[in-house]
Amino acid sequence: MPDDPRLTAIGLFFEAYTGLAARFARQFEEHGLSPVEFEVLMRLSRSPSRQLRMTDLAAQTSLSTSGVTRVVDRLERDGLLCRQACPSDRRGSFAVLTEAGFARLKETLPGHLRLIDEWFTGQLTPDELDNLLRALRKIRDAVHPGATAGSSGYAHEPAE
Amino acid sequence: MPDDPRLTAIGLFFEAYTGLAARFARQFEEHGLSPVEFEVLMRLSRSPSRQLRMTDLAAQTSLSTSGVTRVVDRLERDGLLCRQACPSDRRGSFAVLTEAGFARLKETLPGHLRLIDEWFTGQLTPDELDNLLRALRKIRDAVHPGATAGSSGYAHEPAE
DNA sequence: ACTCAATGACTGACTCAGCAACTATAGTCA
DNA sequence: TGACTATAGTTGCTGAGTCAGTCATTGAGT
Repeated sequence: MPDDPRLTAIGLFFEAYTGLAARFARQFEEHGLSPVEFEVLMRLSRSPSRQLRMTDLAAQTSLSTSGVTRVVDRLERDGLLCRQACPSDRRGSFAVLTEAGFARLKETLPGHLRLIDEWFTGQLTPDELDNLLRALRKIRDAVHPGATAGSSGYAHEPAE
Repeated sequence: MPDDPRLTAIGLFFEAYTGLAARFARQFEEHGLSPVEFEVLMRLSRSPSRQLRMTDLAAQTSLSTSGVTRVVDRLERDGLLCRQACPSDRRGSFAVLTEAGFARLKETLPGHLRLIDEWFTGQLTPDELDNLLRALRKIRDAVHPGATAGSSGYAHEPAE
């Protein structure tokens, strides 16, 4: 039982993930961002008016709402986004990407894309990549809680 | 640039990972284990004499050595493993899986395997799974620092 | 309008992980 | 043997995240 092929399989999956995540993290750090912070900026930048309700942000990232409160605190302190009251519901607030935040993102993205090429898509033939993505999509769709609240998050197909 | 297909691609990958990890975590919790703790027990159980040097454990998990010290502290407190001095090097110590630790693992594994089936391997045809694993292996091998110190960790091919 | 459950966000206390500093032992070279 | 460097592991401090609890606001039922 302890060396079931299924264990080898997720092991592979998890190690590939960990390796990629570590490399990405190092690059984010060069631009003063943590992985979550990058993801938050990313999600905001892809949302209408570059803003998102705290709750939606929480649903899209794998953070709790209180986790979101704190990341947004940090990013607001650094001027990369700002909070804005929701006019239609006085309980709610939006996190709104600032110009500085958008600039930071634009400055970070090229390197990020390069890394993706180098360590992910570039490791595979177009055909392999295609198959991989199809498989991943199946798994994601099965496993995915519904993290598309409020916008089509940065990892979702355009048509979703 | 902000909706480059490459971003969609890793997004897919990362979301699939996150979803799987979350489900696994919930099941581990039912058996009083955190994901790291499970991994530590797993690695130990697959190592000769069910023991591993602290350093090797650190290399195999994605923890720092101080991180390992603390997980081992917790697991030792719970009686799932114990430390044992290394006879040939008085600086070193082994983490040794106890019977209780092994039992806990055996109690946790079936449910874990079921989840893997349900959400990972079972989502794909044998052919798709095969392609997926081949692709993941490429990526893992490219990206992987060399985390096989001291043993062939639970995510590595038997022949490695 | 009044009550009451539900919701959005924030806070305090706690856990977990990392880094850097530290201790003890090993190993090397004279 | 003595000095110096490298290595194994632990510890203090800090940052990041969670959970449970709080407060204000909303919306539904009467």
